[in-house]
Amino acid sequence: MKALSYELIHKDAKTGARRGRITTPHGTIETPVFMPVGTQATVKAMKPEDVERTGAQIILGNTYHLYLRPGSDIVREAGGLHKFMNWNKPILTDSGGFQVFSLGAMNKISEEGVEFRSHIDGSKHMLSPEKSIAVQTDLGSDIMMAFDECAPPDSSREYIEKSQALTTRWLERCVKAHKNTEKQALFGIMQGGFFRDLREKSAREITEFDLPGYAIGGISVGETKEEYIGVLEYAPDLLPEDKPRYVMGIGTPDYIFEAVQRGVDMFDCVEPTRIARHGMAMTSRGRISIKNARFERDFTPLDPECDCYTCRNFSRAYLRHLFKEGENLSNMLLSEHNLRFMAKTLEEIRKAIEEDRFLEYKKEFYTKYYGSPDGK
RNA sequence: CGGCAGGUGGCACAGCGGCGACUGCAGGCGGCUGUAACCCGCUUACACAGAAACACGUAGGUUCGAGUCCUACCCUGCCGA
Repeated sequence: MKALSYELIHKDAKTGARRGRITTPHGTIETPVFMPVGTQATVKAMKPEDVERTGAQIILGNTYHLYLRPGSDIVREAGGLHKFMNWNKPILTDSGGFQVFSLGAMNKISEEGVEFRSHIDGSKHMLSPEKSIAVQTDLGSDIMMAFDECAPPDSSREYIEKSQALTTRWLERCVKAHKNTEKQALFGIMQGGFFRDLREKSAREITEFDLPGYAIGGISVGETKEEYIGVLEYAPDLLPEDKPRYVMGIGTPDYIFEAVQRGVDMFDCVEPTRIARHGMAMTSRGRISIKNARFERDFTPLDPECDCYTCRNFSRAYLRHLFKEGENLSNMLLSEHNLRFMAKTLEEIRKAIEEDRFLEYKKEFYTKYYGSPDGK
């Protein structure tokens, strides 16, 4: 028996958007889906039950961070990540590949793997495909990601060529190291930067392994929106239709709509929770900064159209007050609201796809959220 | 009443002869993309190098030049009658 299966339920009549369902050992996931990020075995500022009531179906955890602290052996002894953090729905773990990029200045990449300087104390640690899989096995996630190199967007073609080839060789080692295929699924990651032929090469190579799902990595790392969409125009089609497709690291509504439209099923991003902690709320009429003086005496909810706990109980003036005072409750309430906003938007997207009106819904959303039908 | 210390943007402080005055906080605005992020950035007059401007308690004085030195006064704090 396999750890994961994907069922394609319906394809939008006019676009590549697809409505699907992923089944994992910890339950099913309706797609397209947005996955909140809980790097250190917690979605920051939120209790698992709060995350759950936003409608979140699956969350992320992180190999690199949990390996450093508390140590994946401790998570294993606790009974796995689900038990450790009390989240009983599916979990996807990132492999540490993104930290190759985000902590780039402190790393050394070799054929063997990546030597990290811990961002906590500067100590040296080696993360290799085998090590990453071993850690993710300890964590017990439903979906583990292959250890890849997420290269910077301004890398040369020569660099991306080498990086993409290395990612394939690392994938082969990940597949070999991955034993418990009936409990945890392993997803491969496409690289290749912004070069179409390299993306095609990457797709050919990684799909050889016949994995239960594939991700498109190396985008949403600081490139322009045009470059991002450029890759999206062809990349999803290079991946099998009967497997879930995942674009890693996207969280703004426009990036998600563009990806869904081209046949992508899964997304994750720190954006909604991070901007919440920084005083920004996503609303049906666009983003608002709760810090703004204009909300000082605004006793209406963040978003009158929202059904979340925060909007049902608190005013903008109160949330502004909490934020200005640095109260923890501000982070909690804004995070919950933003996650609810994301979950609800994806609910609407799924419904629209089922009814073959994805583009209409996209236009409607853009008009309200961005103030124009094309979002600019 | 006497002694001592001190008065610099909203607050707290730096500077101790070249200041169109440092820094932090507060205030205002913005940014966050597989989380080194309850973080980071910008801003706090107009104008622009002019016999112009100014957050250095007030008024005089010394000096080419004073937030900086001197005198008086006002105010605050501590100590002593």
